[in-house]
Amino acid sequence: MLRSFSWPILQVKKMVDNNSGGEADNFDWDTEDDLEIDNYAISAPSGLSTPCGEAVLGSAEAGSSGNSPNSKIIDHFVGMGFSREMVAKVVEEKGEENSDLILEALLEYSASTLPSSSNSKLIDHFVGMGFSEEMVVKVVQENGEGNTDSILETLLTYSALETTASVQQNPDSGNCSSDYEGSLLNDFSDFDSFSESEEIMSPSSEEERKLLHSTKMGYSEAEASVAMERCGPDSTIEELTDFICAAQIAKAADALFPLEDKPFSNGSSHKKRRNWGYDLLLRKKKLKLEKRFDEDDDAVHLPNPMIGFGVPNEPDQITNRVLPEAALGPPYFYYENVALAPKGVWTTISRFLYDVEPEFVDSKFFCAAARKRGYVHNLPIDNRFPLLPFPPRTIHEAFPLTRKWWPSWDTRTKLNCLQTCIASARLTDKIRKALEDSDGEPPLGIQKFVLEQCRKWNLVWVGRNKVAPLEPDEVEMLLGFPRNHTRGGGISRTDRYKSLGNSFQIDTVAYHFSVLKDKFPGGINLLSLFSGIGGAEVALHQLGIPLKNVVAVEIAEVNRNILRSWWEQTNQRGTLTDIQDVQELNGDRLEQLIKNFGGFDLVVGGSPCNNLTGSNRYHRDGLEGKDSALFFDFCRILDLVKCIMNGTKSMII
DNA sequence: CTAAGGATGATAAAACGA
DNA sequence: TCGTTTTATCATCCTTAG
Repeated sequence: MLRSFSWPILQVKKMVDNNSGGEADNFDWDTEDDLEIDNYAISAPSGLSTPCGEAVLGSAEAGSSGNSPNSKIIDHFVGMGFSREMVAKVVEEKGEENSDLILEALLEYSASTLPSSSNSKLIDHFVGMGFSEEMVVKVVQENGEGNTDSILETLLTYSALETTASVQQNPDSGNCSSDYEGSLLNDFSDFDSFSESEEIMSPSSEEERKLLHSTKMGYSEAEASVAMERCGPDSTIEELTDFICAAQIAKAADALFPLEDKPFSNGSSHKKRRNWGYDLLLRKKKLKLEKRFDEDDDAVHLPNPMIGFGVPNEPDQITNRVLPEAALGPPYFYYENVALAPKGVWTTISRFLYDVEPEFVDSKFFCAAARKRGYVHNLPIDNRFPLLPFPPRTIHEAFPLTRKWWPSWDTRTKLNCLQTCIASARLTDKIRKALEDSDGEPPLGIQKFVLEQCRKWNLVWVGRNKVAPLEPDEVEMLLGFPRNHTRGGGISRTDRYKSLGNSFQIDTVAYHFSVLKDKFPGGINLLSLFSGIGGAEVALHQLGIPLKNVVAVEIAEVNRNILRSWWEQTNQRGTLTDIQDVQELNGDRLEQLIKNFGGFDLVVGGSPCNNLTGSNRYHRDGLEGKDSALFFDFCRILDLVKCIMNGTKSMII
């Protein structure tokens, strides 16, 4: 019964409620949408769709149900700027089921056929940027279609001229900035796009079916949710479609004109110049918007110093805050991820976790290594206390034996973030040779290079001219784990680094958990999602909070083994249940677990960050990324726990 | 297992303009 | 001089190919 009243519906309802109040504070009008169209189009991520994305697409389909599916899909691609004939032909050839195939074929066709077709695509591209079609056609004719940069510059000049002139003077040629204003007004007024009840009534359990639906519409799930993200939760389907089409057209244009900037500039300046073009538009847009909004509500500003609500031995502690009603426990929850995530990610995380403000903390205030992380939790924040004794707080305290080898020009006192990989032997060898070539003080250039590499790879000095990456047990110590926590039992060295690099910093987390000690003298029941090597468990244990029942969900076998062997070595008296797959933790399973020991006191999770971190060069796809989308499983499970626990409580009462 | 491999966003510093 | 814009610097729970 409880399961059918599940999270996607709740979330959609919540968002509609939020915004029907007339407050636009969750909206993102003020940020670089145009730029982001570009970014998202290029990265083309795949992953889970947010529930709201599904819901809106679902409603759109219902709304256009008068059309046959075939004509709908044709309309869709025509809307993207392809000719109707071409689309019809391709749909007939490829079948209407696989829109990816269709899109590919269309792009191929238009690239290989007449220049006029690419011409129209180019025009669409600029129209998509907000210029009027007439102006674009004219400018493209003037400049030739080969040079998109000069087209863009000319367009910007023209539109700037027209902005200063009166709009009435030239009704035919359209006006870039007034187009913008018009579309913005439209955006603000168009809030009645779908009815709330429609969403509430729609079935939510058939998630896979919905994914199929949205992809049938021709959008990837990621595109749909990104569009939702960017356009706001209750924007019209037209806005969403526009957004996605713009992204796809941008992608298509990039595919058609990949080389044109290469002769006179490298890749990065190519990007800069394009951004410059977009920037002008954005500035105009921003100026207008700044009259409406005082601040950019969407931007999550990271505190400096990054001490969250406070850290030991620092002033500026905040000891009380007001949590939103929906966020209050039980259970307490604690969610963690990298602080420097792509734009908008923390806004989304916060929105999905009952609008709780994230607490950003750098673990350099707790140990000798930096670790900038955001934590969303509903724990009390007064009377926190740290784990004692304090771990070493500087590099020299942590590695006293290396002190004699440390050159005077390496002034680091803290290490950088501990990552999952270490420097290659070749690099440390290169550094040694570079230093040996110069006797005495090395030249500044060499110093700079060496320092750069030391910072990048967290190298420490272990001999004359000799730097080395940290050993796994040193990483364990810095992170606050017991020595040899990850050692042995069949785990490779590489895996140790990986598991440790993905873990909590114990002292930081323990400081936040310390408020639980008084509240649960008899011990707590813990649900630990993506538990890794058991950072939450170790932190609670070191605080002296007994662990009664722990349910740990972790995909990697090596990590489960580490947690279990720690559990046995520390003579825990509670029970440890480990679950491999987060999908296994459905309503039934949770209901059963909760019935067994009367509910969870704390739900902890740090979902994978590999699609969020800047270290990832290949798939920094944001929350929609394959792994980081598991965040939505955290939300799903937390919501289920809340529902079930409130349900059982009311039954008991 | 090893090595090679940029991109992004925040922040600080510098240049610019009135 | 101050406020704004441009440029430089820095840090980053990593993936892929071999």
